[in-house]
Amino acid sequence: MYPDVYDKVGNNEVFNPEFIYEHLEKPKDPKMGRFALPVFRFTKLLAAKPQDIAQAVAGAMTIPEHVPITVEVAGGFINAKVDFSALAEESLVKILSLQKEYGTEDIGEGKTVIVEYSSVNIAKPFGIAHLRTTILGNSLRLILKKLGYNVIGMNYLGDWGTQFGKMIVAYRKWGNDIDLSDNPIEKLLELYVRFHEEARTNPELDDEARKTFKALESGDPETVDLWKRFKDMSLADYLKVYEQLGVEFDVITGESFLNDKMESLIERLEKAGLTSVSKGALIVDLHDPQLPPCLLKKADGATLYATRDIVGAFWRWEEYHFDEALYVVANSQSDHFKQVFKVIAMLEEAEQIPEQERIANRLKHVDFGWVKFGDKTMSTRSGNIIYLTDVINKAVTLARKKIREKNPGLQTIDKTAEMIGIGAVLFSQMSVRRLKDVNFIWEDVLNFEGETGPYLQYTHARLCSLLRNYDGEITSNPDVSLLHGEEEERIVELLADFPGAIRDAARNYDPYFIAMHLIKLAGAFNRFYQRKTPEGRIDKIISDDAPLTRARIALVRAVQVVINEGLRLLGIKAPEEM
RNA sequence: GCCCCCGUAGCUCAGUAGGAUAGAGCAGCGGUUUCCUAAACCGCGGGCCGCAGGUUCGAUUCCUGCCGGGGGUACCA
Repeated sequence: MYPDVYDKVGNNEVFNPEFIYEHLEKPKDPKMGRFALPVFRFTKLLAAKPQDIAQAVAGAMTIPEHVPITVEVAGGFINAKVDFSALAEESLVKILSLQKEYGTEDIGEGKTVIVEYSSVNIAKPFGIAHLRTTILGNSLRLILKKLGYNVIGMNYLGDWGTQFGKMIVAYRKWGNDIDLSDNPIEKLLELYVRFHEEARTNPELDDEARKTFKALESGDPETVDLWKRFKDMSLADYLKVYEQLGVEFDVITGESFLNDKMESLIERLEKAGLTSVSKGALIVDLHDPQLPPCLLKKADGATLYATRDIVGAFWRWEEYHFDEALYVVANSQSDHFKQVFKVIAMLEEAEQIPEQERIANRLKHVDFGWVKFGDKTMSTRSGNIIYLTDVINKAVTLARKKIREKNPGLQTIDKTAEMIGIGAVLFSQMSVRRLKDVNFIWEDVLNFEGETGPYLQYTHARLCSLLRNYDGEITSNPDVSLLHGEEEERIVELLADFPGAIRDAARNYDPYFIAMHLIKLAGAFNRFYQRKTPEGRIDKIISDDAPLTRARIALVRAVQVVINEGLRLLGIKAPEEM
């Protein structure tokens, strides 16, 4: 084709299959095809205009008969369309036979991943600040399982630390006569807020709190007893919330669990010569101008959460021998994790641990942006928080009201309202890329229209309704030649791309990719559902034309399977009616 | 001061291994139901992609600086 530059071209392996494969992209507009090869990058090499190259290459291509693609040139792009019926045939048959196993893969087989998420702080109310880690982590766990990983979903409770010193001091000072049997968390919160108010004018309280935590750490029975009471009461409360949200864990543990493992780690670090004492505190100097030293022990000898995270990482390794450990924690803690990971790397280096047993580069902070509320930052200390239960209750109540308006005959109103209200809340946290700060806007979270969870659920219910109304059998090898509209093509493409969306979500540690894929699919289906004939009538899916109806119902079934499975991966329930 | 994240339509956000006229949803306005669930669908208006340079055939995307918002910055987590 280009004999004068053949050597150069050959040397650069331009136009060999792998090279081309790597440069393929997806056209901006799906109508232009499934694959595109921009040839601008070769203009210099070939000393020709992009359009000419594209023309020449496309003209020289011979496509074997069994390969169902057609090639078009558009400016400097070579676009390849996959023959619709081949694509439809392949993906529909696959979906209809595999059902919910469609998109399941084994790329994670034999690999263990720990996903730490939620990790609420005991004795504090479940606020919307914890919503994101809980929802993101729960979905990530499901997504990674789908790809064949051995996943351990871990709730690492914040049940240790100076805050408990504060709580216990507050309780002893002002709370002894409070009845904690009813709504304990709220009462504990009041104490906690009061502590911070009073500590502003009375700094001695902070000292007292530190002392009390130290007593807890060294096992003072009376203090431990109180701590345990607080912990049990709060955990019981959280479990109810998790149940309501449909969030599950494989392991629930907490920082306190590591208490007796601290000393041996600190000894290891000391032995490795990494520690030093600064201003009375035991630290590891990270020799990094960007990072402050990592504190292991305060001047009073009590540990800090960095110490516990370091110990925890090693404990997780011994217990699970993970290939990867994810920490789904807000990005405000990114320095903390950098410090923790660095200390671990330094220790492994100093101890000359064999490469394959090192964990430092298996640890990954999956960070996400803040949940903001108006112009105020939410914080437990100021008492300025939105309770998750309030959010859920409002959403469910609103859902119930809508059902009464729109579908009063529905048998399971309460159950369905719960699915929808919670679906709205869950989706609101996954419809934005995880690093973005999200504003908590009541109006948006309680919106059931547009790009929302209820929209997906509604579409699913609509699909199920069609399947109920169809009295024939659902074929698993439909005559795809009958599905020839623009809408059908778009639906099939999105169905075919669903497994890719799952992989994108896993690669980016972000369920967002699945959420948006489902929105597109639901939109494509709803357009198909409401398409009109040239005469202006609805082009119904179920009609007198039996073969056509059979083919369309097969498509409906495939969409329903994918939306159902996609919602499951997001942790959202898919109602059959609503 | 230093470090990290963010800055795209009135609002909330996509567009991120650099690519084809910058896309959705919400809000606004106007349509669609003798009804396979209108929580839907169609149309309209709406943009110096924070600003200024640089690299490139090509920059919303990469680099540098500045501006604006958020977070972090050793004895909280």
